[in-house]
Amino acid sequence: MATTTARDADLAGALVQTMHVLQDLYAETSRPLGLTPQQAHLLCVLLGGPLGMTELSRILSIERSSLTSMVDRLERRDLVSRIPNPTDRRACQIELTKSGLALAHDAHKGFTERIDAMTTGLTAADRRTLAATLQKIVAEA
Amino acid sequence: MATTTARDADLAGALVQTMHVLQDLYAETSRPLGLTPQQAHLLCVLLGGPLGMTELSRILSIERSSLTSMVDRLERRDLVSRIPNPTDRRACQIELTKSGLALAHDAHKGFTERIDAMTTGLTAADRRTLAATLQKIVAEA
DNA sequence: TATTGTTATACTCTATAACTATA
DNA sequence: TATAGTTATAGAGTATAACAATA
Repeated sequence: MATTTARDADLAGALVQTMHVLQDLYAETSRPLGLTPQQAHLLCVLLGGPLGMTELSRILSIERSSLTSMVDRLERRDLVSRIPNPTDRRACQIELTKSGLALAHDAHKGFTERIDAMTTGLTAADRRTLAATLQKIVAEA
Repeated sequence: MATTTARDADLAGALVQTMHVLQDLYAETSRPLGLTPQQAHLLCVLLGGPLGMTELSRILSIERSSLTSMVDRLERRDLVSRIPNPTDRRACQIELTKSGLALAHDAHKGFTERIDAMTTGLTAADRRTLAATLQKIVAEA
């Protein structure tokens, strides 16, 4: 029992450390693109297609009012645009502009390349196992 | 070759998603304790013992000037204190106060318990493998 | 001269509460 | 009434540049 607890503690610690390493990598990748990590996240989420404010705030785990100001800043820089929702005049859809799409692709590519570089020390089998295990965790969360 | 690329992309995506899940969990655990995620991180780092401003800023990956204001706020709440460094009068050591230590323990316990709950669906063998793989990644980063 | 830490400043992120317009 | 989104406000996180004190 004590052994199990110790093992679990190691896993939790390893996950937290990994999170911080990835946060740093995310920040370092975003910055040279002129983006904060939060802005990069938002743009990458929109790679999946336009979203309403409420849905986007849910995905990003922030309040709608916080999102309003983020979208304001990105819209001023012509990276996203608010397009009216034809079926609900209260709502709008947030959409990547042409330059926003290009930047989102750059960010996504940057993250992927850096993370791949970070996992070079693993075998192909280890990478497959890791991806499968993490996907299971994310799916349950 | 195309297959390898696809597998790597899956791994990077799984790692990024896991990071966001953990960030949310970290924020949700910190908030009821009256802490921001950054403050919780700082307090937990200090569980390892007092640190100087430069060293602490390096560990947290923030500028020293950013750390100054964070420490100011935590010191006002009596969670940390600046103690003089006897061998270098320019420097100080940041130390947990009694209440800061208690709060850091609460935060650490909260993270660990929630993460353990998140990995309940895995077998003990999967958890061991995952911890070992993540530790390898962190060690190389 | 180099390093430790702070100050001044500006911007971004975030939440809460109150609000408008539409459903 | 309920929902979509905004505004107003306040506090926290962050970086850059310039600075004081000490090494």
